[in-house]
Amino acid sequence: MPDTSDLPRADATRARLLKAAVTAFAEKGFHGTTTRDIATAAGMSPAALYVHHKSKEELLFLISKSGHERTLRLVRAAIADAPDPVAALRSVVHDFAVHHARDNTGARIVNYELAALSDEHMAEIRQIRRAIDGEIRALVERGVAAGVFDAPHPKIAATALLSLGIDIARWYRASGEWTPEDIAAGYVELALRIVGAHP
Amino acid sequence: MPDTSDLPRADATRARLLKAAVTAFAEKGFHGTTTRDIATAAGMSPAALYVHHKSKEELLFLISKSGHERTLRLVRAAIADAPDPVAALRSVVHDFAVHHARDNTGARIVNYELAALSDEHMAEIRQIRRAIDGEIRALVERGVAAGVFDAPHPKIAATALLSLGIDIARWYRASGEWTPEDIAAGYVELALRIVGAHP
DNA sequence: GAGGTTACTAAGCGCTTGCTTAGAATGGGG
DNA sequence: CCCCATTCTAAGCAAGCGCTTAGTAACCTC
Repeated sequence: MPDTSDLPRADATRARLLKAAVTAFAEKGFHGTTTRDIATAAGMSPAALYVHHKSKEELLFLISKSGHERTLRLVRAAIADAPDPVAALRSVVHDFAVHHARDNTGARIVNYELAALSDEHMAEIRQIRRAIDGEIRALVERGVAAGVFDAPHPKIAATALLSLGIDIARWYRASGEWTPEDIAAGYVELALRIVGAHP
Repeated sequence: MPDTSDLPRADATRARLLKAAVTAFAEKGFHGTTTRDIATAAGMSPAALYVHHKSKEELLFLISKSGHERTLRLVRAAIADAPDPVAALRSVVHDFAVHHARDNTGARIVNYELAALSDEHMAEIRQIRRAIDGEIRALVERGVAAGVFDAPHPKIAATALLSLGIDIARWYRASGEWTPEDIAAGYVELALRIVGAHP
């Protein structure tokens, strides 16, 4: 009974199913998507889905978790690599915006399909979300404390920054007139204004 | 055969069903809600729903349409009653924010359940959305043209203003630390910064 | 209070759902 | 080339879905 549970073959199939699920969930929502939709899009019979995943909800959880973790990593990396709060804000808003535009399908599931998660999975995801919120809030407060930001309500400013980035996933379409970089560049300037960064 | 098709009794029942549908759709999404959920919440048998409404999708459309129309009216009224672009921005951002917080259940359906609409209904809704977007964009451009706003990318600024307001419906909870007025007041100041309003 | 319209329900139809079972291909190691 | 675990499918089950039908209760008008 050799443990060959993670051979490339199985991994590739799992990945195909996940990719199909991301597309379907983003387009029609979790409840609007059937397991047959996902399996068919991945080129398999409905039953094959259950060889690789426990349930439809687990598929959502895997997508949601890796998406949240990726966002948290992105936020932490952008902030850590910056020498000061202004540079940190620039890079985190830029990267956050680019990500929410370019991977808007994944980001839509991350932000709009939370209610379909089981209680336990929801609790796990909430922790990651709190960490993301905390990073942004701490950055704004650090800038205010250092005297390089001028924001009368730092918590509201931090909420607005997060909100602007997340909502890109709702309205952005690759067929539109802006590239992810266009939006990111514009939003970086707006973010500096929001926190009252000194010129 | 007297036309008593809009007696108060029927209207009240219709309204009860609509209210139950708003709550259910906002909480679990259109596809996550069953007609039995709605009918039970309204205190009726599932069949009674179909006495007053053609289908579950029509229920969504009625909610979405009246919600969109209400938002458009709100935006137009706020702008029309103001003497200049700065005052108009203040009042429209304020009212928009208060509405998306206070009626966050209705606003969630308006903004996050569009994909469940039929093609015809979707087309009708899209027109209203375009009108709302147009009002905000025109206001920003008017302010820039009048020299009272300083925004390098007016379209991006307008998108950000709308986005900030809409996303309130996603994150706002009445149990939180802020009242709708708190958020609105904070967002008005952020909006002035975003468009570069001269002090 | 009879007549006729409106408001509602009990029951269920046909279909789809998430998921399971039983068994057929598939493919690498000895 | 055979073994046998792994990967997949055909078929289908129980439950739930949106919605309909047939008939009862409630109500207003005269």
